[in-house]
Amino acid sequence: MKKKQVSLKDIAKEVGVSIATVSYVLSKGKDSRVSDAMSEKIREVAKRLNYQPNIIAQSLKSGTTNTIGLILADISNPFFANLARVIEDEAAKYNYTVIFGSSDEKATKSKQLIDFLSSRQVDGFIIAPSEGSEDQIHALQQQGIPVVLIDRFFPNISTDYVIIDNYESSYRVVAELIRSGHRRIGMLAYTDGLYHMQERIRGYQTVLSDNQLVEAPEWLGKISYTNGKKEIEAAIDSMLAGDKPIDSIFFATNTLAIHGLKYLGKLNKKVPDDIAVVSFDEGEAFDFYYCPLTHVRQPLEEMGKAAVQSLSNRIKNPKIPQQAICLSAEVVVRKSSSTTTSK
Amino acid sequence: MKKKQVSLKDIAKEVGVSIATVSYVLSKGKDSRVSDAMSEKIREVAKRLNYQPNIIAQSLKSGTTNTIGLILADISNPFFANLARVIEDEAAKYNYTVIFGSSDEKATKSKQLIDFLSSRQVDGFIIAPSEGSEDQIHALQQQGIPVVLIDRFFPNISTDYVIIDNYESSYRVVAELIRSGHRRIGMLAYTDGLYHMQERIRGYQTVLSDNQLVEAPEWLGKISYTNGKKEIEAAIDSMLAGDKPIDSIFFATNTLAIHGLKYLGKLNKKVPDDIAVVSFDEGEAFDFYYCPLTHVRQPLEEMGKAAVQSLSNRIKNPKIPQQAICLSAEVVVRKSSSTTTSK
DNA sequence: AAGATATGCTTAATCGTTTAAACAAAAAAA
DNA sequence: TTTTTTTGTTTAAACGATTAAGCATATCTT
Repeated sequence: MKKKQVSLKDIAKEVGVSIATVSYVLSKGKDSRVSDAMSEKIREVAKRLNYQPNIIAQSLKSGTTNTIGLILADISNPFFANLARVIEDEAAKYNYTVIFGSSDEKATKSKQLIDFLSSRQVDGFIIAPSEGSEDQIHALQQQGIPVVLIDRFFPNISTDYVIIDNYESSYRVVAELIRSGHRRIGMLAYTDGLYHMQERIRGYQTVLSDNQLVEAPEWLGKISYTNGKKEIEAAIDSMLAGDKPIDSIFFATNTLAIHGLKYLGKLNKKVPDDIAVVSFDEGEAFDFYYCPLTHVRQPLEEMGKAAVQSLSNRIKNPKIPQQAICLSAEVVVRKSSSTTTSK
Repeated sequence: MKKKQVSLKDIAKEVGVSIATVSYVLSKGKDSRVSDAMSEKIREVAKRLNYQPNIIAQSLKSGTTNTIGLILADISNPFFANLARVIEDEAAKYNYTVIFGSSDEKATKSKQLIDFLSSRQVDGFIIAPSEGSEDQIHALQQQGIPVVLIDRFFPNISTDYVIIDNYESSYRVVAELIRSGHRRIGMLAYTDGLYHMQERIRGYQTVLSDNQLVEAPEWLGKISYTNGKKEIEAAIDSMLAGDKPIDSIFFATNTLAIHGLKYLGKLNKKVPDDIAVVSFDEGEAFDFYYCPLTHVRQPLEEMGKAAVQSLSNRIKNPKIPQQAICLSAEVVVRKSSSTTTSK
């Protein structure tokens, strides 16, 4: 029942000619020296038999698969999902197929994915690297496999990357809270040592000290990626409980914001009257939140396009110098950071 | 600079033995007749050179890629995104890689994707078929390529599929509106002729007539997939404008619900007091909506698992009889369908 | 000791495609 | 007419892995 796909061989047999001739006609078109009559006939038979070239065989021969491996933290997170969609569409323009994988921020999983995709001979990688994956990235470079990092990068190894200015964005969005009169500003961030998170924290801390606001230790809540929800609630509790309870909070990612906002709801805190809020990222989820959020809007479209562009450049010419792209993000000011009216 | 991946040949040369011997050791393990000393040596060299088998070559030889093609309407739609994630994880358990594509509900795009994925020699397909793609599905079957349809199916061709009982779910969720005292119930659906949409409409119409409610023509708004937003607003306007303005509305998909709810917000209609609402699907987006929605909760997890399971069965044994799986969905009753208090 | 069996490895074909090189026949140049 | 060039097609090797079959040696049988 399982009919084999038709191959060049089948066409060759049908026409009564060698496989090579068929290949020349079908892959070279006018550039081959095959006679017009023969070309015509071959093309007709190919069409009749519904010939589709076997890309696996082409890949084996050419050593190139026109496929790129995309490793993200978590594809069910809207930030990454949207980024993935942009990358997929953009890659299609360059005639690349994308194969995805979610690392769940674990270096072990990221290693598995890299090995897996490498053995599938992807032509290059776009990776949002997880903590502790420097070696993996470095190893890829050693093997001469093109890699572009996205969203995060490692300052101590030289790679192509596309990021945003996390320090600057963080500074500006928190400055917005200060501008509107808030003085006791908490921040929820992840514990990991990834550079982009460090930069977001640095932005927060710098803008505080630039404004002579002395940060209380419990204001900065560090959450581990794995059991986030519990820790988020505990962190918010202690920010609100201290002798200097916060009047506003900065969420360093959209996931932190979603859980954080839900918890504030449970505590019956009204935004922005009881507590003002600013956040990184934006998602459909916030469209229905009762108070529009002041947030850092990352240029996903540009990031995705730049990453595919860079990767394509490097695949075409591995010797080009490092491409380090840092985009700036927009701070969108909405109601959630506005001045408390009742105080 | 571009170092070629190490192959069996490289190991063979290094050890001073034939390629076949290396292959036997690495792929057959203890079952080969290669001496322990030699096996040891080969394994050590393979490890030292960081050998990774070339899956492209294996695929060419075996004629199987351990890859499945997944074609969905739109991967940026949370319903499909979540379904995709379930399928990806489940497929991984069967040692399958998933390659995605979004058809955007267009038969032409779906055709392209099928051709593209076929030439990449996927072992099978999971497809949420778009309108007018019967021929494509049928052609795949003719070629003996395993296909499992998901979310929708075609009643006139015999395929494996996994769906939910759309008629039943629709009937039950609208019945909930009637139970809580609503009499003038609108519905927003898509125009397309796909079976699942027809069934949802049939459920709505049947429950109305079963309750002696005579439907006004403007109560059923049919929206085209492409320029949805405009049409949604127009349809809602006319539902509210007639001499029998609706007191409640049923959204046939989550996308319709999102746009519909936003528009109701613009019109300053409060849910459920001004208008009650029930919907198909659920998403993060609704978590922050002020009024929890009564909705049909599709068993995504089960659907995805069943689809992968079915496909795997058929790949293993193409001759098994048709697998038609119809799951039942849960109607989650929340506040949005509750009785109007002020009337 | 002679034949049978087991052991350990190699040869060669195969998957479907590409492409340099070879070759025969026809056309052009000498 | 002979040589050269062009035209149209075929041969064969290659990509990397798998695997049936082959072929020496070595080890058992009896």
